[in-house]
Amino acid sequence: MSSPRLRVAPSPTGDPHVGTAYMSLFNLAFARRHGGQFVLRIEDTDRARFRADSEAQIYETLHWLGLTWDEGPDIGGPYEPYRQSERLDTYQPYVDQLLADGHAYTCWCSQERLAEMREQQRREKKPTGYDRLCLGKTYEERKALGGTTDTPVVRMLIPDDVSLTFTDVIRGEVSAPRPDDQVILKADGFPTYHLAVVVDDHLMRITHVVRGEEWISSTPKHLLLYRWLGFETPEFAHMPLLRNKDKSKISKRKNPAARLTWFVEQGYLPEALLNFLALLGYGQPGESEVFTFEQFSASFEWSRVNTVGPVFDIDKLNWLNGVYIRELDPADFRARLERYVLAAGLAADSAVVAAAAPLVQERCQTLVQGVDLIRFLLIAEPEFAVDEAAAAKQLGEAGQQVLAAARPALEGLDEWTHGAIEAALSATLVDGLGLKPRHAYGPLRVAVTGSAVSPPLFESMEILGRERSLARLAAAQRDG
RNA sequence: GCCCUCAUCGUCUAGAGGCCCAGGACGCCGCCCUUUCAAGGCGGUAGCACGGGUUCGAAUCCCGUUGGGGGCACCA
Repeated sequence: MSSPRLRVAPSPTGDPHVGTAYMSLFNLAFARRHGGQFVLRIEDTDRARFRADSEAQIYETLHWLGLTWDEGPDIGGPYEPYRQSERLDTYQPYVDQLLADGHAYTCWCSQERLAEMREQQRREKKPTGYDRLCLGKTYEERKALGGTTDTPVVRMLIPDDVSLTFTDVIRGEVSAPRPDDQVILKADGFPTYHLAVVVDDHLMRITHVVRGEEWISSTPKHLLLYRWLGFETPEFAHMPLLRNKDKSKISKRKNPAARLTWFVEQGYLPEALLNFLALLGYGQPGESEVFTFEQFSASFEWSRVNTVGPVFDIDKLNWLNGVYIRELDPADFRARLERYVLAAGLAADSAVVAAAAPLVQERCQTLVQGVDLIRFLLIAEPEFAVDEAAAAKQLGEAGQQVLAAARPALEGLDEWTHGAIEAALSATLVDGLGLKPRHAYGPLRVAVTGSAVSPPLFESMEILGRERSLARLAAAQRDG
């Protein structure tokens, strides 16, 4: 295979979708494996749903993931422009050609009439589709019949003998439903997706069209367009769709993970997300479920891509992310954690974060969880509060005795180090009062960290400092 | 409703006719380790949707049923 060219073509209609990353990953894996190019094209032909800030977010999240493209609107390339709204002039001649060749026709039907028509077809339990009222008529002839608009569209004239089968590199031979007389040029002069992809993919020399399986049913239309326009048809790869827990197509409405920015916000590592997406759509390339993009790309085969749409299982992603977090170089982890501390609006005390980072690196699955674990160290003293449930359990009668014994032992310490703290506490509580470690340290943990779950107690107290630790112990004693 | 597509533990999967009374991973449960929680170690729970074929032999092939998903826009 000589230098394949692949593309991902997101629409700037809001928060970038996880599907964009998913498609990009597979595109890129194949492109890299065979020394080809990966193109980013912006499909902004829908003016109604267009969102101005979306394109920048697409760049941002894709860059965050390290899914870099070789050509695109932001970096240019030999087939500019890469934004469809800037290519309106290039589509028009093809529409004219289709019209002239009798493969397309003008349609003046109003939206209202079309909606009524569809409703009636549904009511009569018939297949829905355009009834070709406008076919072969002049504007005047058609207008006399009513239900028209002055701004017409252009439709494909689907022949009776359309080919409904094609070869998919993932699924093999697949057949699709018979298409409707699809609109290819909208009333506002913008092409629909169907015309735009075919023209652009051809002009941009795309060799492999990778997209979600929701497009299978549209492929016969595209095949027709390729043939009518005299274009060579590319290979098709229809990826299984990511699903919500209820198995429906993953959606921003039902699933926070459908938004790419959510992963950034939560503190997932891009490497982990990529690994996970590959696992969902492809399985493991080798012995391990944990692998790099390079390992994935090195042996990538379309035929090995799954055909079943996987449920996006956050639990497994969390586990995987934890694996990646633990594998991080400690300095790297510290730096990433600090960025999330900052993002959480907490005091960015680098010394504290640096001291605490090693304590939480193997205890968190996301960076946001990491921040939560060390929040008690970073929070301003007046805002510190003890979790009520934990207090009820640990700061009762028994807890008060522990606090009463612990405070004097700690107050007399010469040096405030975790070793010294442990020695003192162990001597007075475990040896002195004969308490079991869990009963001795539980109340202290709750008093000092505010929670029953925390990083190691003695280290936490060392980082917190003598003054604040003792103050919190005292406060817990009063409250109890 | 019509068309298309898919079908192994709760989830992601291995399995391309005998190696499978089905293997791994996540989750969950238990034990160990342990100052809590993690991490780590050990063990456990749970599945070939159903019915017919084909075959000496089927999770694997064929047909049907059922179930899931997608599409049926001047959205992509």
